[in-house]
Amino acid sequence: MAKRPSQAAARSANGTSDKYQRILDAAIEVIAEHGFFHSRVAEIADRAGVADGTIYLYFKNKDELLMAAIDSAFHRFIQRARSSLDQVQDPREKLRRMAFLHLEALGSNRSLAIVFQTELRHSAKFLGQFSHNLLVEYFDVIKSVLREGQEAGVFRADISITIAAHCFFGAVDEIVTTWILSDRDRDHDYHLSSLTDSVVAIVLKGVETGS
Amino acid sequence: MAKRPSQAAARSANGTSDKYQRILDAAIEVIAEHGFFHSRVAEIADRAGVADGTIYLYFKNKDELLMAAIDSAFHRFIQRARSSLDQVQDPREKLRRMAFLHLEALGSNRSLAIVFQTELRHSAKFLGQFSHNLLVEYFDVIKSVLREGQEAGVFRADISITIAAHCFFGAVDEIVTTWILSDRDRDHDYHLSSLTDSVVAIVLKGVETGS
Amino acid sequence: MAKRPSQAAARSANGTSDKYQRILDAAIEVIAEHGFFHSRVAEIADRAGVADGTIYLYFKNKDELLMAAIDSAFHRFIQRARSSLDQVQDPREKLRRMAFLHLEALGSNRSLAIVFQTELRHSAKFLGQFSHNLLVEYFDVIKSVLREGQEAGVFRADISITIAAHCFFGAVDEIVTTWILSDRDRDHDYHLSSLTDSVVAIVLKGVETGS
Amino acid sequence: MAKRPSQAAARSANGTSDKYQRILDAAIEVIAEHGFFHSRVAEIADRAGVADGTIYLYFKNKDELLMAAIDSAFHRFIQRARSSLDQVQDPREKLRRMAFLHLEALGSNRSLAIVFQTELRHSAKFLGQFSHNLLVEYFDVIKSVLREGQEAGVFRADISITIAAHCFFGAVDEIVTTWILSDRDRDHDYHLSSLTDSVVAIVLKGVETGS
DNA sequence: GATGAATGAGGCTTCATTCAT
DNA sequence: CATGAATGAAGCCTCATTCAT
Repeated sequence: MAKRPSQAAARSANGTSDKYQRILDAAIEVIAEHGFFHSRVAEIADRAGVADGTIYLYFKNKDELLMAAIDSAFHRFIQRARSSLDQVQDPREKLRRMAFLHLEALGSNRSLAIVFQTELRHSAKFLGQFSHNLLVEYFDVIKSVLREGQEAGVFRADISITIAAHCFFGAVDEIVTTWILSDRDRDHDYHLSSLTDSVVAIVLKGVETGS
Repeated sequence: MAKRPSQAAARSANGTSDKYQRILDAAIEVIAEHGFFHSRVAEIADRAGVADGTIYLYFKNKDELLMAAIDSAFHRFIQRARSSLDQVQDPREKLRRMAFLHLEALGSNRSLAIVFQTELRHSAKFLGQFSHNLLVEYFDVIKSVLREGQEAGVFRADISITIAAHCFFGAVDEIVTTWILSDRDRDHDYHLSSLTDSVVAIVLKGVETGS
Repeated sequence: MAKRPSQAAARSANGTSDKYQRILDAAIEVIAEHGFFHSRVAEIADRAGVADGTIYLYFKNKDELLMAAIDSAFHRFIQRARSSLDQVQDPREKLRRMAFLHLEALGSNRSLAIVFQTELRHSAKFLGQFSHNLLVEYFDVIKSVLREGQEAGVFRADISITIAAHCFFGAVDEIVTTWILSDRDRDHDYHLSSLTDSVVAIVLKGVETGS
Repeated sequence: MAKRPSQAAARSANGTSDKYQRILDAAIEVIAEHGFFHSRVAEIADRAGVADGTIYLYFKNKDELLMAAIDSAFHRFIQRARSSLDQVQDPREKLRRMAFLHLEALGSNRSLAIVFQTELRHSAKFLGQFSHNLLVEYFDVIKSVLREGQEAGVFRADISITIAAHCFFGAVDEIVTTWILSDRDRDHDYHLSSLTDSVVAIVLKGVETGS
């Protein structure tokens, strides 16, 4: 089949080797469209504007490519989150901001959102560890905020930080999942991040001290 | 759902022709072990104790079998949940009981839990709607409890029921996911359902009126 | 698959065992519709109003059933042809009548025609001999007419009877094939047998003495 | 027709990539041996000296391969016939030459003959049109010769050209079929084309003006 | 004799991966 | 480094045939 050079192929004109990143980006797109197991290497190569074989110069095999793609996307997300948190002090505000970042990041990139909600944990189970560490890292950020809050006396001391972190993450995560599965997403009239306050209002109330 | 070859096939009175259910159960097991896309029809047939071809007397193709399996398991779960709720009145207690049922059901059947956490939403996205209706049904149960609570004045009136339902579900769901992904599960010394109170304590606090 | 009892099934009410013939008829129909190799035993059984397994009480296997079906149909055709020829004397008229019978028989039963034109020789090659003998028999009838004609001096003596027989058969046969392949057949306004004289005019001229 | 992966694949200059034609030839052989529906892709691949999967680089599926094979063979036959006819003038001689070419071509390649006699019309009915156009083309050649003859006054004006063409084709075709079905073919002591004059003698007499 | 649920061998097709250019 | 034609293992599914009822 004569491959029609995709848009990405045009970019290869510019220069030497952004190929690695192009492949990674293409992978995320394709995974979002077809899901992990229905993603074909040939399609990723096509969309990245490289030959099938080229993939194997950068990745050992399909699984590693897909894992690297998810890892990479997640990594960039964490980085942004972390630096954003440094700018505020109040634990409550930090929590709010994390929720916002989460919803903002995924709400702005539907492909990424699909991959995170439907493929990430799926893959976590069946493809070894990969971003497991990153997930742990994400939880650690949440937990440290909660701990700060407890120490500052703004969060209840009688709750498990781990459980609370899961509640927080679960609530936000579930909002995203619903957004993905529903077709209301076609309505570009509301952004996922606009739900931040509603979610935070509940979770925050659940963990705050009854001052 | 899939058609049975004839009603006679359903006679589970003796032990012979419960093939339909045996195939369904085997499917759940295999999906839990290998994931949706790595499940091979031959293995399901083998584990159900039937020939490969027999599968196709009961199901049109592999996808329909897998979807039926997930559907069926989810359906049974909903039934149990619903009947259990009828036995209590207090909305807070109802919420607690739902969380318990959720954690109890999945904590007792690891295969089922894996399928629900890693395959269900995955499939919801890539295999059409199927259990989407069931998920909606589940949320409806939660929402009606929340509504009762608001009307009874025990839950805050200033929060969105939909958002609150997602927070509740998300929190419980996340607990299960973590349980699945962690390897502590090997420790059979603690049951997932024992986390019920910790989770409920937070979410309930978040939605309760500040009496 | 719940078999919907076909029309044929109703006929089984009458009595004991016309099953054999019913199966044979069903086979011809199904072969005409799907071709030899795409004919499924289950469909033949369904259309004959019997169970799949019943086929095997009457025929050793699928191939024997199909061969028997073709054989039987051909046999009936030959019988009719033979008795019809006995009623005329003139070799030229006999030839004309054979052409007419051929075109009449197949033109009246499209299923039969399809089977004869597309499956008979196909099968002759790939399924052993079966009706080969019947074909030979058919040619023998033609040849004996030609011989009579030569002896009576109405047909040229300088031509090979075998070759002439093939020319006659080939011409008529080709007319039928064209009729099958074309879609003009939908026009029920002309009958295949109406072409008799046109064909015979040519072939007869070719074999007649130039008296 | 099937697409080649790239023009480079067509370079039959060296011996490497005539794969497309090799597959086509292998297909004809295998079809001749086993018939259309008993031809296995694996055997064709094996005989063409390529891997099973390679077939699918050149053809969309089994049916398209088989149809392309028959088409291709027929096409080459027509080409040869056409150019041969240009070399003679007399319509009677043209007809003789067509019969000769027909018998010569198939008599020289038993595999091809089997495919043409047993599979071509079979397929025409059950596999869509494909070479139907080619058949029509063949008939057009015959018809134009007959028309020339009528205009030149050497062929009777009172016969239908279409019918006459079918008689001609039918006669020649039937000779081939008989040759295929008989086992005398094992006798390589006579060539099918040696029957040309006998056949032509009859058909020509049938269409000639009785000068 | 009759049934039809069950069997399981076998074929088409896909697609990750390799390697000669 | 890059290519992409070629490979071939592996899996879904069909359907002729059997056999317990």
